[in-house]
Amino acid sequence: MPFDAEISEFQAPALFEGLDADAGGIKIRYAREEEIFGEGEPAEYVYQVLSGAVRTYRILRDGRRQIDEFHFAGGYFGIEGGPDHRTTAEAIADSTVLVARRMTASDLADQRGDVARQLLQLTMEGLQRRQDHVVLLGRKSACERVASLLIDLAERSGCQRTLDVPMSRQDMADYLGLTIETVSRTLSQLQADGVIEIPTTRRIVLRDRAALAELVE
Amino acid sequence: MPFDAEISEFQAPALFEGLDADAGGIKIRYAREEEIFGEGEPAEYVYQVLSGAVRTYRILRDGRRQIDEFHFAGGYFGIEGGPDHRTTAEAIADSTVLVARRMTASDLADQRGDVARQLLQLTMEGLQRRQDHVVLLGRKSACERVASLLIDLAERSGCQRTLDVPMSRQDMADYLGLTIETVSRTLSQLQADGVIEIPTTRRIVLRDRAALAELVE
DNA sequence: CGTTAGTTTGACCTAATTCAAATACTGTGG
DNA sequence: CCACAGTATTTGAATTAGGTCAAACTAACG
Repeated sequence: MPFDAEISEFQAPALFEGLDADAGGIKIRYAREEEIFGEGEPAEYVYQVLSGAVRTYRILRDGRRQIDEFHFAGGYFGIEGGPDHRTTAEAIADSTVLVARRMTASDLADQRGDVARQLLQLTMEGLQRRQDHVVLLGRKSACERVASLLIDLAERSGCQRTLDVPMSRQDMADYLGLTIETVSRTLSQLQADGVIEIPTTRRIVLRDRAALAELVE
Repeated sequence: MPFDAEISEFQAPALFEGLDADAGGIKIRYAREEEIFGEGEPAEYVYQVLSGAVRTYRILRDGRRQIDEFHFAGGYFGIEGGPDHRTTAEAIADSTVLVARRMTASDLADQRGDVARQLLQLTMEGLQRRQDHVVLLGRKSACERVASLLIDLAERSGCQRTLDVPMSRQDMADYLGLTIETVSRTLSQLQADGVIEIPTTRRIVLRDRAALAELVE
């Protein structure tokens, strides 16, 4: 596992020198499906996706999985309030990840104010995304959920019309609180309606963004 | 509306003088069902429940409501990352709320580090609660959702065996992503199973906490 | 007390799930 | 480069958890 193999070399002093990816931390490559950290493990490091994609999720006793978030290039993950990771993180595709030792609360107090502010900003954004996720899961139909995900993916990829989705249908289902069959059927229906086009499994073209946006709520 | 009537008197300098409720801000009373702030309004103030209970929620175009969070005595709400409130806040019961002018990012930078750290701590806790909420809505059955809420309410009221629930069945349903009828039926079933007792509508006794905890996932 | 709103219960319905099978990918070795 | 094995996805049929509609019941309040 690359994590164990390389991490000992690392002694970055601050959270990426003020959460700026170029400065602190070391790069680690993870293969598709490889675990980056596990739920319950001590949260000693923080992470930023440099390339590829990462999922964080939780598992219930009987195996039900809920994906908490998808993380793409530029996104941070593994930042925790408490001592331990509350989710498991895995690479969805082959990925490069920047890893830095987490700052303690006292480190943070000593630090320049803008680092703390950036961390707060990041946490606030995470909170907002979970609030949106709660509305999606609590009150939206299957079709609205799928449409919401597609719009979100498009926005996060700089409003591309053609999405290269790195995740499987199972990943989508476990993010959307649906089954794989429902996700598949919904995508097929959206294609039949001319709203999207699915040239290959992992590629989705948004043909009618307005119609999709209408479906979002 | 008490908000408009009294808010002009107020000039607290910092977020409750370091988020400490005794110092900054002014107390405002809200009647049951009264709005405290609305979604989309500028987030000029931050709030702490002193007594009573508050719900924050979002509404979809067609009226579907998703309650984001219940706030009880001691809890903070209305703290936003952006310029506007992303939820509507209403008093569930007659409530007293401490209201303070929000700090700007630059205020925060000038401030002692422990204020910023407390705000970060608060935001992290909020994030964690939404993560739990996402798992509940995405992957738990109606029965598990209701049990989770009861356990959460019990823990937040200092592990009382008897819960005085201030919220209506509709509030519970809109928090749990269910309908009022399903909540009612589920509570009735839990009572029939001897797990809880419902002496009055707004009072629930947890007779078998272990059984309830088993249901949580 | 009577009125109104909130809650519970019943009967029926449907969106999404489950189970099952067909089809389409992906990667690998020959 | 192709054939094959294994996996992922799609589609179909049947089932069900939870929703909807409707009515009875209960509690709160002037």
